[in-house]
Formats: sequence, C-alpha cells, structure tokens
Amino acid sequence: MQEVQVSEKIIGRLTLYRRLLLPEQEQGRQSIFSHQIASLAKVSPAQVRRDIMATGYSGNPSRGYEIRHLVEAIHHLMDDQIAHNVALVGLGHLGRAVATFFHGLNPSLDIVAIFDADPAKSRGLFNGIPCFPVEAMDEVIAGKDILTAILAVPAAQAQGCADALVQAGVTGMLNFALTPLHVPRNVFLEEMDMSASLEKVAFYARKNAQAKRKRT
Amino acid sequence: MQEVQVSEKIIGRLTLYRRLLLPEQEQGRQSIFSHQIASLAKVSPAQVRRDIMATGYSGNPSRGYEIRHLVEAIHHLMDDQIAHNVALVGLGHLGRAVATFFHGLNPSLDIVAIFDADPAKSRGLFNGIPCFPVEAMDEVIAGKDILTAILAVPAAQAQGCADALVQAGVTGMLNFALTPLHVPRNVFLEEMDMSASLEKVAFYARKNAQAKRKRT
DNA sequence: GCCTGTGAAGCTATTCACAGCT
DNA sequence: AGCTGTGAATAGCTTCACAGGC
Repeated sequence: MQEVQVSEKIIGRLTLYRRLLLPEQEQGRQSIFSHQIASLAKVSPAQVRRDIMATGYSGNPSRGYEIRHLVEAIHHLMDDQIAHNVALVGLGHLGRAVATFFHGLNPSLDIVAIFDADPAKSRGLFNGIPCFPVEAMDEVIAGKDILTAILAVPAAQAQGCADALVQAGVTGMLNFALTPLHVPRNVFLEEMDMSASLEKVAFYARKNAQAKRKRT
Repeated sequence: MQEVQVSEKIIGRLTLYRRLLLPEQEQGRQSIFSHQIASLAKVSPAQVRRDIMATGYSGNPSRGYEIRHLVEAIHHLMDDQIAHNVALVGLGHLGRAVATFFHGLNPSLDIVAIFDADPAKSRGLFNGIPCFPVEAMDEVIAGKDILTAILAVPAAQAQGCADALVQAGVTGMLNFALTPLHVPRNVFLEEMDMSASLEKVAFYARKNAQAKRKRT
C-alpha cells in the first residue's frame, strides 16, 4: 500500500461517500456496488471506483464493497480517528449559524472555542462552546490543540484574523469572508464564497430560463 | 465577438474580479494590470488574462485594463443588468443567516420570498422579506418571476423541496442541505457542502501540522 | 451476466513563453 | 522595460472500455 496521488477533489468526494454510507451501514446493509454509491453521491460509477482506488481498499466483483471496510479505509486514509479541534472566529449571524450547523454534526470535528472582537460576544458560552476575545487566541489555540479554524468575520477583518490564526498555529482554514485570503504555503485554505456561488447560479438560471423560453 | 467556450470556473472567477474591482473603481482608480487583479483575487496573472479574454474586452499593454470597461464587459457577459429575483427555502438557523448575509449585498440579486413548512415561520416578514408556506410556492414563484432558489432545509426534505422548486419554474439552485440533489439537466445546481469542506480542511490541517512537527 | 480495477483516451484547466505594442 | 493576447505545452480530472473474477 504505497502513496498514490490523492487530490483535493478525491478527498472531498471520499468524505461525501463516507457520510452517505454511514446511514446505509446503520440500516444493516453489508455491501454496496459502485453504481449505487454513484447514485447516492450523484457522480459516475467510474469516478467512484477511481476514488476508492485511492484508499487502497478493494471491493469484490460479486458483492461490491463491504461498507464496513470501505468506511474504515476512508477513515484510515484521512487518519481522523483522532478527534480534531476546531475554532470559530466571528459570532455574528453567520458565525452563530455555522456554530449551530456544525454542532454535533461530526463528533470528531468539534468546535471547541469561539473568538470575537466584540467584548459583549467574547465571554460566556454559545451552544455550550466557550467564547473568548481575539487577544486570547494564541493561548487558547495552543491550549486546546486546535488545528482548524472557520472564519466568519466581515471582509475588512478577515486577513488580520487569518494572520493571527496562522501565528497561533492553525494549519487549515475555512473562509466565509468575501475576501480571498493570503496564507503561507504550509497552511491549507478553503474559500467558501457564497456570494460568487449565488451569482454563478443566477447566471446559469437566467441562461436556462432563456433556453426554456426559446423552446416554447 | 463570437461565443468562446466560457466554463463554470471562469464565470465564478469573473464574478469575483468584478466584486473586487468595484471598490477600486469607487476609489477613483481608472485602470489596473492583470497582476494587480491577480493579487487581489489570489490567482495567477496568466489566469486573469485568460479569463478576461472570455469577456471579449481587451486591455492595452501600457495602461492595463480600464476598470469601467472591464466591469461593464463582465456585466454584459453575464447579462445581469436585469435584476433577478431569488427565493430562500428554509428559515431555520442557516436560512436566517443566509437571508441576513445576502440582505442588500447585491442589489440585483434580491431574496424576495422565503418558504418554510412550519406555519409559525411561514407568515409575516423576515428582514422585510415576506414568508410563505411551501404550498404557495408555485404561485409566488410564478408571480414574482423567481428563477433562482437557495435551499437551506434539513437533508430529509431537500429533494422534495428541490422537485417542487423545479416544478414551480426555478432554473437554478444553491443547495446547502447535506444531500446531493438530483435535478433535470436544464436546471443548474450548485452544492454548498459545508460539512465536506470542513472535513477537507481538517484533513489538510492535520497533514500540515504533521509536516510542521517533522521539520522541528 | 454483471461486477471491479485500471491502462489508455479524452477533456478541461492552467501555466509557459513569446510576439507585438507602447 | 513592462505590459497584453494567445498558441503551445503541461498538468490534472473524468470517462471509456475491457480484462479478469465470481
């Protein structure tokens, strides 16, 4: 079992497959075929097989994939049996929604600290999660062994927060702010640009609507 | 000016460039070079030039791109001078955050209706936006000429809502629910899987942290 | 027959590198 | 000198198509 190239896209889809497989497993299903995973995940069967290749696990032509083994293989590839602590920065509308959304979603990916610049929001608990002022970042992040952060602050503060997080030792960030961020090469950054996504959808929606009208 | 192939990715980046250019323009800047756009958007200068090719607008080697013209060219490519109405489905935590987030963000992309299955949430106004029961979907969507919808409902209801939206005439959807949706080919669907994104970030964060530790 | 695993082909996206302009 | 526009090269991703197994 040697290191195959595992791209970002493959990682993303494998986490998806795993999430879709868990309920199937709980319902007592033992095995599954690539085309069935494909239909759950809305991708092609060939893609599913390719992706699974990256885990090193092999299915069997007559039964397909043993769900238990497949899930474990994905776990192993991502070595995330180890619970992993996450911080949230920004407790505005979006931050609160994000905190609530992720609350209890994935037990091994817990938000364990929230930071906000506003003193009124940087104390006490939110959803049971302790809140801190941004000045406490270094200490809290080191103390709680946090590697990942979610940025949900206004655009103007985003780069500053990102720098502080990197400084404090965070090595991966999910950015909701409407500013592309710059981070050092050894920090992973994922942009969640809801505004660009909505504009893209709107563009294609218009296009589809036009095509539809033309057909009539 | 003939139809070049304009991919989804290019559309996404062009909307981003446009968003980044608007403040520059407001500050009175006249022109900009590809490497400057690149640094704002955190992409390569070559990519910026390629993307701009798709709009049909050409810059000039000595002054770069006229911001005014470039913004207009992007507007034109996306023909979104026409304001465009959007519906939001689901007024839970996430739905409320989404509604607040987009409120006033882009004046030509307004959320003008909210739907929720809960009778307590499907009346009155939220942020000034009228709320309706899901049963009213057909009528409201046709009446307000809505083409785009944002789905922020629990996974279990997502496919049902999507079907209803398509039925009602929506041709583009942004899906926050943790279920890959199936839509007809003439409807554009963009998945916003925050959970998969966070897992991806966590994976690379772990990897980076390990690499860092090894270096020490 | 219907499945998996996978080399090979086909596509798409990005970057290189340079002619041409100012 | 430093920029744009762009053909050509490269890299990356997805699908095809089929050998091999049950």
